[in-house]
Amino acid sequence: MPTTIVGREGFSTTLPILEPAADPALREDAQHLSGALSELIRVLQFRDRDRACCYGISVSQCYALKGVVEAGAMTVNELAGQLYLDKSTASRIANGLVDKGLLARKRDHEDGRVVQLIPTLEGTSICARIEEDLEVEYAELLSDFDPEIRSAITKLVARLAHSFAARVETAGGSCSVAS
Amino acid sequence: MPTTIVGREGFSTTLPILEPAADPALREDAQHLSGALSELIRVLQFRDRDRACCYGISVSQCYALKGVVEAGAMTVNELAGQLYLDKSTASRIANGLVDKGLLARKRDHEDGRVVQLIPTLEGTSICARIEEDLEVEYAELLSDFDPEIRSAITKLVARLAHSFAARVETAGGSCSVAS
DNA sequence: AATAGTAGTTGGCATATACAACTATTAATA
DNA sequence: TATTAATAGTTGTATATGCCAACTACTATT
Repeated sequence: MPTTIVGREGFSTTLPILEPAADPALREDAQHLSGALSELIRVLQFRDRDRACCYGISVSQCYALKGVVEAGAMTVNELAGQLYLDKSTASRIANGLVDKGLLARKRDHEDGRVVQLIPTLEGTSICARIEEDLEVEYAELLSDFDPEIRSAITKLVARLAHSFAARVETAGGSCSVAS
Repeated sequence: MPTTIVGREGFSTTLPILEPAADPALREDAQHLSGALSELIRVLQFRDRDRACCYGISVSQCYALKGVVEAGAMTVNELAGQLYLDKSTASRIANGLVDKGLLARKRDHEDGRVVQLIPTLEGTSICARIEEDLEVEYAELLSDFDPEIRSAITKLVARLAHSFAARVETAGGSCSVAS
């Protein structure tokens, strides 16, 4: 199978691409960050696969539940947006949570097309328990670091996530390949 | 479906679990880190889903290819270990890469059971191109940050990944639920 | 009133992943 | 040495994830 290119329209020609040579220090940082992040992703995915099952829900369901619980209520489209998923996927993830009694679907009175996802009591409670578990684990992990470093970590990770989110939302397809 | 518990044996009772109350600042850091990391994971997964296809390979295949290329050669088990996946999954991911001509399988002479995965020239070349793309993107992203922050980010992410990896390897099941 | 747009669901498909069972090979042991 | 146990990898099976496209049911526009 030839390496087919399916990226969306408008990328390398429209984006200001940095020359690879640029600043050597920057280049090195970028290299290291790339490696570190891919390692981080893999290990966290693994951890989450293993963990979420403790409460009988999947990783995606866990994220969705958390989103809805924190928002109080959410449409399917909003959920899809928050999870960076197609609305069909969001709808099915919601299905799973509704089946388990953790979310309820409620038609909107204003707009008959809209479905509001509402957390049930059990959904809220399970979400809180999961959060607590996570918190305990993160606290344990963070306690290895000096206090200043600790708070720097969280701020930087947040900032990083934010930067990626902004980048993903604007960039459309990030594919810079032409063959 | 009742929330079934399927965690492995030996968790909350054998692990030194921090009391949730502990240090308030630590607790808050943990909370923030939890939120920031889950956002980071989601957005990166999204980005990767969209990107890897540029070279006709999937996200997992990309990680696997990178691992093998960097190591020069790797057994299926080693690959599974590095990716935190079951060996069957690793084997199938390798299948995909072999089908695409990016990896080759070679039986080990020392031990007839072992299969060495070897990158082909094309595999190596594609991997390098992907790495370069990533690097450019990361450089672009990092250029938003001050130089000191920049290098701090990469070091912290690396350290974080390392901590998680250590934790995942020792902790077995991280499930701290009893009902 | 007819047309266009939007929210959500469902169908179809491909990939991802785990676990269990299997094959082939090597190591241990009786 | 012959048998048993262990190991590396593959394959079977089942489920989850996720996209796109087609569909339904509403709402907005003209």
